[in-house]
Amino acid sequence: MLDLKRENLTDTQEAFMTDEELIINKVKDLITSRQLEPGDRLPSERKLSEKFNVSRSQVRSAIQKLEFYGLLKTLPKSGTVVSNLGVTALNGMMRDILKLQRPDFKSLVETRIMLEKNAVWLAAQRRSDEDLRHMEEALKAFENKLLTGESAVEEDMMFHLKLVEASNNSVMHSLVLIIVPEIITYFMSNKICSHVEARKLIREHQEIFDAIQAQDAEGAEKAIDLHFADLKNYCYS
Amino acid sequence: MLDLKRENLTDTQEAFMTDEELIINKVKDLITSRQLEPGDRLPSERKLSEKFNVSRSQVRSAIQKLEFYGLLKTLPKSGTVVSNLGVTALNGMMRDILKLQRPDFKSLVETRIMLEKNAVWLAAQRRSDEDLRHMEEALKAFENKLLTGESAVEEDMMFHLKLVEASNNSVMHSLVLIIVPEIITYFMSNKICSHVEARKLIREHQEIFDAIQAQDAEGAEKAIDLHFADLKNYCYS
DNA sequence: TGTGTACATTTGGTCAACCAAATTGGTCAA
DNA sequence: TTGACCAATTTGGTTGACCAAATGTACACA
Repeated sequence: MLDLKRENLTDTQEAFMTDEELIINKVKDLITSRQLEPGDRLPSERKLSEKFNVSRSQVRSAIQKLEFYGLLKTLPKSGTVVSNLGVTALNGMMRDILKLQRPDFKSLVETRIMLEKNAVWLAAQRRSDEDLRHMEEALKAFENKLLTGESAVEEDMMFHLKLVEASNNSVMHSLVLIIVPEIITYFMSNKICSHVEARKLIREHQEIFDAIQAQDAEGAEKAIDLHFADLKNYCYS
Repeated sequence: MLDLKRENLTDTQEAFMTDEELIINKVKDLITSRQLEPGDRLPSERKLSEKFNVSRSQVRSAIQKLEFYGLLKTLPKSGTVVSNLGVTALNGMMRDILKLQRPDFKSLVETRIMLEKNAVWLAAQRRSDEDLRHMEEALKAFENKLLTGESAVEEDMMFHLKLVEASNNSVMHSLVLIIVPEIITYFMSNKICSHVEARKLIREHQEIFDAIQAQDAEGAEKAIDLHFADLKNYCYS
């Protein structure tokens, strides 16, 4: 037990770590050192408990904590996998905080509009050529999917995400990444299907894109305001 | 079991919650409704499991999650107590997250300013008399602490939180609650001490408050812009 | 009456055994 | 060769019992 504990002591701190903290760090290292890539399955709890020479409960507890941070995702009766680390870690945390307070839909929408309005304004000033390319791709994907009559929720979100990415503000990006899915799931669960004309949506997206391309901040803000008019309307009615 | 589950169903969402989420919300409600104040001891895990008619492990898991969020603090072999919730606890949590991904400071500040600007604008329109009272209290506390020469970081944050609360937007409130401590710890860890004249800060806070009281949205926005001028300046220099 | 000590109870932590679902691998019929 | 099906195995989840520390209680002693 002690042998394993000290097998790769890198600093003095580790000497004072509890068993659980030690396991957490071990697994975290496995991930950050790319020995385990996102999507990979972790060894089973039993294997890990044997390998680290600790009880299964301790492994269990450690995994729960890591799952909390968004590094792992455990699938019941199947295994625990490494999830897309990075932003996800922050996301999982914030999402849970939001869930903890069960936000009202109106606040959610209000915040989203505010976020994207500002993001778009910044994007008009900061967008790189690469950003433009990404946005255009998302735009095309959205258009194609929509014109076939299919639902294009994912593609819609992707376009908005690219907008925010162009703002070059990582925090806003994270926040939109959290909030938009919340709104979508709300729409889903409440069976709200917007019967908006597809071409109208495409035109609105295009106008936002054009304004950003032209680095017209005011125009972009106005365009996205228009795009959100229906949502706003639904929300305040 | 079912009886207890539905004992105070307030909306349809709760019907789809898992046992664990249900317990989390129950306990959370106990705290937010002030039936349990910071420092109070929670009933023992066994009592809770009996009361909610679920297994002790489930209670245990729920408590662990809440402890993670900083709402509870469990003392081994002694009991779990309600901790002085929120702010400081969130700090610890975010500190851990930061080890995994550090959002850049500039984005953080930019987002904060955007959030509060909007929140203040809304607050000017929506603030209740109670909101005004809370803000005034926070204002006074900040003033008193500052004029004695002490650091008033907590009080400063409290005032800003009350501002955002007055916007009546729960999501913005959550976001500010996450972002502001992050900025504070950055300042702390980088030993950035603003030598701004205390009276200037107090005056700025007062001006924000006055504008909100007068329901002057534009004025409030302008006032908070002024208040953030130094921060913005530091950030873009 | 106040105080210290010993005992009983209550506490959260740990563990091994068990459960049902998911996966896996092989088998057999088409 | 392919596909469907079944059983054995592996998976995470759950449970109840036990542990040691902390707390509460009662009684003896000063």
